[in-house]
Amino acid sequence: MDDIKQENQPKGGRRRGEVLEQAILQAAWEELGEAGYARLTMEGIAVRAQTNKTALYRRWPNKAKIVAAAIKKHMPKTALAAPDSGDLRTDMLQLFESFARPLQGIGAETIHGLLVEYHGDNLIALLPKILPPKSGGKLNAIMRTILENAEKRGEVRLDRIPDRVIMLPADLFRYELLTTHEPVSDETITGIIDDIFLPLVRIR
Amino acid sequence: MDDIKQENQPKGGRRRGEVLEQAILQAAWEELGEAGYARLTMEGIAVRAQTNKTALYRRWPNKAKIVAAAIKKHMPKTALAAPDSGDLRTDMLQLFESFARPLQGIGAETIHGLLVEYHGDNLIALLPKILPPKSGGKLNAIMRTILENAEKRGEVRLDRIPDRVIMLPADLFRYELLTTHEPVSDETITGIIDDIFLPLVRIR
DNA sequence: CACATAAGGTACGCAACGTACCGTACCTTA
DNA sequence: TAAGGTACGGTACGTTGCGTACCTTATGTG
Repeated sequence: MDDIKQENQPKGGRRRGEVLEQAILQAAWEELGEAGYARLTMEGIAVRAQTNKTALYRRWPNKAKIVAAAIKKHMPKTALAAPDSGDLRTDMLQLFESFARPLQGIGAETIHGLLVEYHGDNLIALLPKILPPKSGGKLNAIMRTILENAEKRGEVRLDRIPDRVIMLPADLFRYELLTTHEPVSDETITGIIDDIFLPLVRIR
Repeated sequence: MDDIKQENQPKGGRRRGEVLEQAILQAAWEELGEAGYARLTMEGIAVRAQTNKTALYRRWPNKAKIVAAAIKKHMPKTALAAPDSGDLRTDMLQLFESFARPLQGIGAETIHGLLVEYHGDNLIALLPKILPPKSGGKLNAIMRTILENAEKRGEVRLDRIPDRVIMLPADLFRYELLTTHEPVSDETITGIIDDIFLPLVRIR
């Protein structure tokens, strides 16, 4: 009861492959939550996962890659889809619920830390939800679908909406994510949609 | 000719106080430009300033504070003022010219690095232009002045503009600063103003 | 049952931070 | 002008954390 490691066999029970890998990523995720990125150490992850640094470096070349992998593992696996509620505002709120909520758990400090260590490498490829390609990636396509649906209902005129405006809600959310320490409030999200996005796209 | 240090007196010529301090900050600024924040070391700064780490730590407690001081020193000293050209769009472009241009020299990597080391302390107090208080600080007041002038000309209705919209151009600029590696293009700035800000505030 | 494979474990080299210590130049003040 | 305090120059050190080397020990596969 005082040592989880030995709950199966007093000796042996050595973990391998996938099992060990998941244990390490889990440990990394927990350390990230408790210590934050700056105070995160490879040693700390290894100890928590009841293994040693060697096992970590056999799989990932550095701290940033481990953390990125841990984050990836803890993001929802379901692909983002375009809501179609019959109302643009509702669609946007639902999209944010599924897109933004999971990102809340990461925290600005972690993102900044990753960015420093990668200093320009393709973190984009690693965490596209946080730093998407300029084109907007998958989220851009979803936004277009939502707006096309709204256009059919006469809510918007898609050809009058600049590209920049299409990614605006997501960009503003990410800005909040990067510059505040608290989770982004519901009030902020509704503000982005009601005070900025909708006035820009709605036909007047 | 092979040692700048000795160009005045073969012996002595020891710098003190303000002179030394400025030399250190200058060295820090140059190192920052050449090595970037991640590769910046206290030793490197000391060597470039032709002094030693002790002299640095006598003045600043850590790397982040030195870098912040160096940045501060290299920002324009003139206080930001509200342009009044007689046209809202021109005012905004002029404001960005004086507000945004100096920040270009800093670079995303440096800001991220500072944010990691401060992880929530009041970097805001240190670099208010980059991370302003929630209220928007001085820039908010300037924006209001610009908009009041525009209101007198009938361009906008200030009481219909949400707070969030007032800080929107600056926020979007900062988002660009934080998420791109190249300097923010003129096209981006005009896009922010023409595609987003002006449509939101102009009376229709 | 032998053997390749991968885990456990320890120790190490390295870089950078931040501190301690001491000798020495400079400035101030009497 | 001589004394004494202050701050700089310089070096050495303790510490932490990264990433690597090397060996030992399970495991499971043919």
